Amino acid sequence: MTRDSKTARPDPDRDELAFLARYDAAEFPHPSLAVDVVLVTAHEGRLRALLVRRDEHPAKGRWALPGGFVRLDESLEEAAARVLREKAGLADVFVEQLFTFGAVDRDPRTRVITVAYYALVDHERLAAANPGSGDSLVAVLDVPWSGVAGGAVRAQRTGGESLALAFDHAIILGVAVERLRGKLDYAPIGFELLPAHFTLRQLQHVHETVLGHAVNKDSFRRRMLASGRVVATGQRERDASHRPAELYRFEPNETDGRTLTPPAARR
Amino acid sequence: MTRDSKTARPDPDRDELAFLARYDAAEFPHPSLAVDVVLVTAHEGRLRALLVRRDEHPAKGRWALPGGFVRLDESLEEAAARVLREKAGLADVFVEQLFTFGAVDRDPRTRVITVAYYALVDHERLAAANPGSGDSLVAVLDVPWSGVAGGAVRAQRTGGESLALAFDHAIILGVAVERLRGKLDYAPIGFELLPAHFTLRQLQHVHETVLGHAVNKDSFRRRMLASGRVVATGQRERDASHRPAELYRFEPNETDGRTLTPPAARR
DNA sequence: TGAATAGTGTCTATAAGACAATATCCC
DNA sequence: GGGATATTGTCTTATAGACACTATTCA
Repeated sequence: MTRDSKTARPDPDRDELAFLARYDAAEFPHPSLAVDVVLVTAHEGRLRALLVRRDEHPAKGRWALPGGFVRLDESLEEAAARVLREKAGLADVFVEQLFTFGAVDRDPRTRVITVAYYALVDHERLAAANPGSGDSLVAVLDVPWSGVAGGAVRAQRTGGESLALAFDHAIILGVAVERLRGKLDYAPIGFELLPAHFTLRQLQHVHETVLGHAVNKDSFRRRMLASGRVVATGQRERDASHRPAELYRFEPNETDGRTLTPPAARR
Repeated sequence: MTRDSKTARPDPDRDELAFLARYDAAEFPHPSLAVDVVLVTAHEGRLRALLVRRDEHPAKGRWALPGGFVRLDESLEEAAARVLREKAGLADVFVEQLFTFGAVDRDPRTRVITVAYYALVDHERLAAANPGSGDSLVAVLDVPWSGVAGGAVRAQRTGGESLALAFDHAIILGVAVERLRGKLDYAPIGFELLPAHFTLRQLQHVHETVLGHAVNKDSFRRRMLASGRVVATGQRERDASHRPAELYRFEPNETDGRTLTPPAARR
């Protein structure tokens, strides 16, 4: 790294340290910064997400994404993981940054910018960690558009009753679904919605649930097996009332394990 | 929207207004929130980006992405547009949110989270608006990885001299290049790096510059023409010392004009 | 044995890569 | 005409969709 010659000066380090000592972060007003997590799962052919009932103002009584304010000593990713731990009782799930929402009036309290994350977990794990208390539920997502058209997404109870969403969370849910649909075909994320061992039909069912339409069975099998990320375990399905299918597991590529999240931003 | 029955209470609106009147945003410490813009262009086979020399601490003398703190009365997109206007003299360019960087120690002053945007502009426009003063330059990007492997990106002067980058801006540049490469094949963004009228060869050259490798000419032409987004103008190239090529222009699809940015987040 | 789904093989349609042939401009 | 690139057409190859057929389990 060649330093630009114009920057040469007597004692840069001491100079900078002196500057930092004088710096006052409260000099001008700051917005509030939050993280919200779209914790997605798939069950019975429907996409679902964890919602939490707000018991305080603003939007008291409405349903919101689990979220919280970012602490000064934690990274954004740590904040998202903390929210998942505290509000969903989950650790070690797939989490990725979704989008940052910063409309001026998105929160009536004051200016709140939220960095949204989405997390993927198989339904059994989520149901075990969140046995549907009165304060939280796994809502069914009702996506009123097809493909990656985008737009707000509605939430309802399993019975079909609509849930009133807080703030711009219907929009955030929509962006999450859009992102999932867009990434599903080229990124190894379908597996994250299934247990460690799964059949190809289960995987296809998950893809169809995310995409919102049926996919071709033959080419789906071929693509999955050709990807090299789906390997047979030798075990077979148990309870089926028909020929049991082979159980597979997800085996990451060399190129996996990295996402758009740059390592330096993960800390 | 059916309201959950448990939320019923005497006068919800007045209740919420009273709450908001009491709310104190300064109750707990807030991080600083900035936007940084990766203003990308392509010229002479190289990807380039606008950098600004920092004349204040921290990182004084180093080269940084144009950026600024977000004001309480502007959206994130407005802040990015303002930065482009103030630091690059540009308006009405393609801008899209890239990623939000929030490592605890990414800025030595205090906790600063930055929402990074990338903007695309054709080189002539950028050169006209930014005639390379001492404080800013259009740096050449040296990408030390291929495909979408990701990682830090180096910056240099046109002559080849390395430029010391401030903060985590080498990482941000890397994420921008990774995103560009990932989106180029399915999103109409190559056009944004060219003037309104262009030849197919120019478009191919832009794609090759972004991707960092040669692409097949025949299939490139076919794909572009089949996309329906490239329409002939009837005009032809002028200065060429060979058979002049037809000039085309970009014609958005019905499905274009929308990005991952949800409309509600754009204000 | 029948119902139901798993898994295999083959044919066809489509898109990409390769390459040859012709067209059109400037010098 | 020669140099250079544009543009068109054809052939080959890889992949997705369609479909027929066999395999295996449980009831």
